[in-house]
Amino acid sequence: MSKKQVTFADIAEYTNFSKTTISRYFNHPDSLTVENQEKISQALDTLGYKKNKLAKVLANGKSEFIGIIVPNLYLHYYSEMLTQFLSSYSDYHYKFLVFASEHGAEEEQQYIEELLSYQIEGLIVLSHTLPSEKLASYQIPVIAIEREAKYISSVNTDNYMGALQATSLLIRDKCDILIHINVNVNKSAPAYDRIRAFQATCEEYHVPYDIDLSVEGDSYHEILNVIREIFNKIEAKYPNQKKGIFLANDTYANMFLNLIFQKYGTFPSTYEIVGFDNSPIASEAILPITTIGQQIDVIVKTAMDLLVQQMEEQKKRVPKPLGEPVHKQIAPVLIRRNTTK
Amino acid sequence: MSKKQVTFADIAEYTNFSKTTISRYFNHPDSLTVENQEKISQALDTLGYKKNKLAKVLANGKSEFIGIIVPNLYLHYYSEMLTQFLSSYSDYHYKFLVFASEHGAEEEQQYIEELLSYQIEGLIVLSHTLPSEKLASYQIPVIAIEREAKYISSVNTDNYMGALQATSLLIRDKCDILIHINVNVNKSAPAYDRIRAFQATCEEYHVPYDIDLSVEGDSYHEILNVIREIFNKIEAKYPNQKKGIFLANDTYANMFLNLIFQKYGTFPSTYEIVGFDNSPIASEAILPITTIGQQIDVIVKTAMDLLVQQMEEQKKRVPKPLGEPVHKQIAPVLIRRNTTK
DNA sequence: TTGTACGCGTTATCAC
DNA sequence: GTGATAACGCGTACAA
Repeated sequence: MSKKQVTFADIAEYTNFSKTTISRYFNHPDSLTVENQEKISQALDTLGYKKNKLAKVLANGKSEFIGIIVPNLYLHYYSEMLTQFLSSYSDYHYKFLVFASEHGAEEEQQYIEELLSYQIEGLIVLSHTLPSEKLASYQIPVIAIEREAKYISSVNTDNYMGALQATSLLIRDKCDILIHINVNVNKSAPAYDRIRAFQATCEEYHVPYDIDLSVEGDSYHEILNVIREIFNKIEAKYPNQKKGIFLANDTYANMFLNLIFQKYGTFPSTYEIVGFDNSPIASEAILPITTIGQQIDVIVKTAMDLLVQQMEEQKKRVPKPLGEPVHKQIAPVLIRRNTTK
Repeated sequence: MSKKQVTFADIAEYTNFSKTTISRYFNHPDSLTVENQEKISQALDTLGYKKNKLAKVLANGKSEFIGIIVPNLYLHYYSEMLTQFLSSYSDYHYKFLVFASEHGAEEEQQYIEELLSYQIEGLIVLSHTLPSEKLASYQIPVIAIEREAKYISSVNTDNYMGALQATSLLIRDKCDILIHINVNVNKSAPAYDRIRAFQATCEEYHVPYDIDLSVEGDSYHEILNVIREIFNKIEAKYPNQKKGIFLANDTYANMFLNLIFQKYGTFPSTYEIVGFDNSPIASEAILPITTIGQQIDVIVKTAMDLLVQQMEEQKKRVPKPLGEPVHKQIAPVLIRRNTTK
């Protein structure tokens, strides 16, 4: 900042070309003679030119910015998503402006305005505070991930298929009673399909089942206490039966597994456990946990392809007005480890 | 993008003011009559004005961007750092441009150039591929976190104090033999102090000790295998002594704990374990693990204060030339849980 | 209190 | 193949 930046004007003066030619050197180098390219290249070095992308954006309107709003990065699921998006840079060359928002709708709206003021070309939303109708009103390509998305495009894990795989496995392994443990999922959330699939599959195969949606709490310990209660209830209610437990995520599954292990000092054959997400804890647990793995890399690639396509459309002279939302589902994969079979 | 943006010119025309007055409305509202403020405010609404921060930056040079380079977000330590930085937005109003870089120096340099081209005012570096001398050469405020930082300012956990606390605890608890397990840390890395402190404390109190720096591997399973070997070695070498194990991080500590638990079905009184980081796994383990908690929130606040101060200096008409690097250390806290006492 | 004129660094249009 | 010139949207002397 101390000395002024070196600009095209400086290069132009130094090389006796015009600013236009310098610009062309960067954007249409073929239209210069190789000789002159070399001249300019030299000048750039000796003058120590550093490009200013902001000026470029102001001039041509293409910011190459994508806004992304996550609830937090504390949960591995979100941080893994963000990692994948960030590393998509090498393929797509879009930069990400990231906001973490957990404090309600006003905050999130404010963040979106801020993002828009930086001329973002698209938006990726993993948070769930703003209804999709509101998001759609911003008139900019938006991709929702694993959230309500009636009015905007979305990419989700095929939650139904995931829960179906988990449930089928437990049935194949001849569990006497199947139990699904979850929070009280909102019916509009994609994850609600896990409950639907569990129930439908159990009924289809005429297997006794239980669904416990009583999990809640803001801290690890609060949740652990709830899981403990559920565990005790199950122990009391189904003492001698083989219990197949399908939990909403690997964190819950790990808690449940720990409770079992602490009581028995081992993993008894009267239990099978399946988690969801394939987060690190599933591998790090006292016994590696069988889980349904979300293909986050595929989800991210799909989201980026979709978003890029919509953003390209918006750059045309006569952009179509953001047609019907597109909804994609990504198949999860069953990862069999040591808490089943 | 379809219709052109509403600009100050449009507002000016509509309100019969000049562009300057509109600008002042935003930047020095006091210099307008309340009456005229109201007029402009109305116009903004009816015309649907949306601000363009990029244009503002181009005009006044203050981008309010901070670049941040992390190795990855897969490790909880980094994602927690990023979360804290992102949430510092509400206090400092700097936006973060994030790159994840694990593929060597060229990539990282390229990212820095990109960041520079967006006129970032400061840079935060958590990766360790580029030497601090190189980073210093960019002539922009840089804060290093938990990495080599000879030529740039830095904020680190007081690793020495952390390891001292861990070691002292194990000594107080009357362990017969103390063992530190770690990777072969580079001597220039701040984390090397953990090894130094462990050794110094053991010697000061004349307690027998062992240091095993053989941990390595790129995947969970590779590392686990190394830890297993170490575990077996320790079991054979110190069968009846009380062993105090201090591990480089909670992931290793959890592995070690699992191996113990799998062998004994419980946590025998011949072991004590202390980890480092206070990452989630320390709470989620089969037995909550005693650990040294890094105060990431304090680290981040310290880093931001330092960076902001340096950035403010750079904005002055005659900025000082980025004086001597400042190095801050943040005290960690001992978190006693169930693997000690 | 308000306005004029120009600068920020780059791209786009049209000419030659 | 190259060059004027006018945008892009906003800030800021300087003047009134």
